[in-house]
Amino acid sequence: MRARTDEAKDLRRQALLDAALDEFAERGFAAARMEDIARRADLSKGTLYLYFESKEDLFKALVDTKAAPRLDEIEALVTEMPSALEALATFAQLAPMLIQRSPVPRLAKIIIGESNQFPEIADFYRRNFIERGMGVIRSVLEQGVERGELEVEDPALTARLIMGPMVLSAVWHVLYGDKPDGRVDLEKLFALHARYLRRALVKREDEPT
Amino acid sequence: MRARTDEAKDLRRQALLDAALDEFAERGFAAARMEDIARRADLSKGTLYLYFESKEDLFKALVDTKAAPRLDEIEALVTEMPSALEALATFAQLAPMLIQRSPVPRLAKIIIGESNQFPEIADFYRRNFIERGMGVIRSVLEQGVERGELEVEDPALTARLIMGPMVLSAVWHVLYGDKPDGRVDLEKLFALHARYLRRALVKREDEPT
Amino acid sequence: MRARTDEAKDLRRQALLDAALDEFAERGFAAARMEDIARRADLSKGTLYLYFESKEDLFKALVDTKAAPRLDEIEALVTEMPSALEALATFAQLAPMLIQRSPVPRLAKIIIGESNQFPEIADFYRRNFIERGMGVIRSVLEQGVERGELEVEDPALTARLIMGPMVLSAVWHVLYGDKPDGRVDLEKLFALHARYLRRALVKREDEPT
Amino acid sequence: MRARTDEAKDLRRQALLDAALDEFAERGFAAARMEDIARRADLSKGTLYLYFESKEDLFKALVDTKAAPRLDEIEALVTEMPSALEALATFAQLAPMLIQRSPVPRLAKIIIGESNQFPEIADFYRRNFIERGMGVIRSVLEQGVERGELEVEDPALTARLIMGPMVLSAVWHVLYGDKPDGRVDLEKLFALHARYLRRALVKREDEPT
DNA sequence: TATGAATGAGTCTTCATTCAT
DNA sequence: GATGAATGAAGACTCATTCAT
Repeated sequence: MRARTDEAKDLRRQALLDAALDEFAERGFAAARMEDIARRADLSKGTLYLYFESKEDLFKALVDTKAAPRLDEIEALVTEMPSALEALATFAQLAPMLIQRSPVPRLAKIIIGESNQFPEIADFYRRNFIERGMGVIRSVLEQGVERGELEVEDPALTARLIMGPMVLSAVWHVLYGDKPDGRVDLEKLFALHARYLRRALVKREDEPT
Repeated sequence: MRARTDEAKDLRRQALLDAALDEFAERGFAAARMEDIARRADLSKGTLYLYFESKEDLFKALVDTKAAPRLDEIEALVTEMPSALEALATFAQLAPMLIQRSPVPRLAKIIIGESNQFPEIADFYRRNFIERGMGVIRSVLEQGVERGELEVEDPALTARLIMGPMVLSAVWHVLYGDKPDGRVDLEKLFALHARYLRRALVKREDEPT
Repeated sequence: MRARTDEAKDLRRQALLDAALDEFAERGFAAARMEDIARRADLSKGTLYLYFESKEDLFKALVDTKAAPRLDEIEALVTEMPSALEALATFAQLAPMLIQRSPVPRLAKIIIGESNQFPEIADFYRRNFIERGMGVIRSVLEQGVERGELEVEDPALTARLIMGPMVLSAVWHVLYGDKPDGRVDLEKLFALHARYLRRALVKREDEPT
Repeated sequence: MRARTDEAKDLRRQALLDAALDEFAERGFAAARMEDIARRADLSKGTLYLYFESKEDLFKALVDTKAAPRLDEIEALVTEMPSALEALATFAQLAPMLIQRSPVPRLAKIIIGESNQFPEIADFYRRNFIERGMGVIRSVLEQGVERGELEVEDPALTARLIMGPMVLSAVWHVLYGDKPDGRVDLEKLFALHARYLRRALVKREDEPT
């Protein structure tokens, strides 16, 4: 069947990108085979080359397409929160979904593996995803401090610490998510995280830093 | 010069393993070239095959050799601590060194990239390194609770949260450690982490969980 | 030109098998180069691997395809003969063709050379070709004895003796067939053989065994 | 241990040639490994190169040494026979030993396999062994004819026919000699052969050719 | 002399990419 | 537009040969 309309083409393109995400995540960039990607999208090798010039081109298109997902939405959602504590709680609620349902962890895995082959992609990902995420957290913290809600020594480093369990969980999920003894209750984990953050960051009278 | 004694051979073997660590970390298992590994150790391709039967054999030897480094020492050190807080502080002191000076982060990067090609290695690493690390933290926490020092809801999940910044920092270090704007002051980061942990976990009278 | 239909593919496959027969016969299995085989069939190395998974696979396909040639026809032809003498004469007529025109001698040469690498192939060849041939001769002899035509002490051993000149001639042909001083008049040779067989095997009244 | 005397050197040389015969016969020239040959002679690879310049040199030395065995003795023995029939009977007696105990069949196997790589060796073998053998038989036949003992149409072709079962048996022996169902009673076979030859070749009054 | 560590040319095999159909 | 047959560059691995010890 042929894709004549633009929508049909976009559909094929998307199917190929999805297939590429799967194959690259499973095998890594070097070991993934173009034929397998095409087959996974129910297309032929030749057709793949109608949509992407080369393996590298496909890889970069993949990162471009998937790397900046609903981050905007999350950003908006969190920024609108009336209090920093609520914002952190929202984070805790969103994290499991982001890890279990979005392509982000698999993409991160690929990028980690190929960071030396494609340093500009690793940089792009850092700036547009991780540092942006840390920036959001940091501004939440800074707002909390301004409002006298929180007590935070170094908002940038603190944001980094807060991201830690997310990265660990993302890596864990792509590596062991499908093993029977690798499952972790992420809802519980991030709820606990939120409670600890409250205990650690909320301003108190009785105890000096 | 030729390696005739067993010590000289061990030296060559080590040199090859070091070279392999570098190449695998830089390019990933599939993209690394045996000849490059040999050259990096100032040996020829053929010599490499005198020491390792195949690329896969070399990879597995690499994991076997480098995967369980001074973890024993750390374990002993931490277990001997008189109080849980001191143990966590010791962790905070050791973490930067482990991340910046040991081969663990680079090894972790390789294993993340190849987890689907070598699931048994990913499992080995999980059990012998990550879960072991989390286990140590957990027993520290449990001792702290027993002594009435700490207040911990779920020691296993808490240990996982505590590992988070370590994993993030390790990944960050291998990906961006050599970039000018990628440097992070790990001493400061983990000192801060230790302080937050104290605030979050130390038992208080005045505030219910 | 590209082989798109099944027939065209079969043609390529045949061409590759023919080329393989030539190269293996000339150099032996180990010394034959896959690229040379492909080139001899006017194809590239890569294309050869579209048709055969490996060198060994190609070798086995070669034996499967060429090893049991018109043996069925010969068997039928000989079995239908009204008398044993005629059957032996027919043999004598067919032998030169089998040696000079069929792939059997070259195939035998390859199999002799590789009998230790591929003992199952040597066994296959023995059972499906040599012992089958000897079996036909033997049954001819036994029929001749039953009919009172021949006097044969040990039909199995006698069949083996009768095969002797065929094997010698086959080996000779592949080794020296193209040398000026290596040519042998096979028609004459096997006609003479048939006459000797008549003298040796035909029942006589005047002379006891 | 070092071979200082000439005899000791000759011993090493012989051991290497024996080992080479075994390895070349088992694997063929291309697939045989110099290291395996050395090891089979309980020597090191380096030592092998003290005795033979190269693999090819070793191969040629092997043929030179083993190709012309006790053929002289056989030749003398047979030539001295008072009658052609006795000479043929002697042949029948010697054949099994030549096939089962001498290196000739294994050597023949190697030479068959490598005839295209080393055509000069195949030629050498033909002239110095096969044609010489056939020549002896032929002169026996011619003497028999002169003496009125035998009736032979074409002594050269007849000699070739007589050699047939020897070649078949030699090939059979190296290919299947060690298989349980590959054993043949060579004494019986060649005794039978001798009887058939007598019936076929002895001059008779009663029957015209 | 004897050894076996070291080398690198040579071969099998894979797979990104091209292109005839 | 779509296909998959064809290609050949590239990389793992082997092994004859060399040479330091």
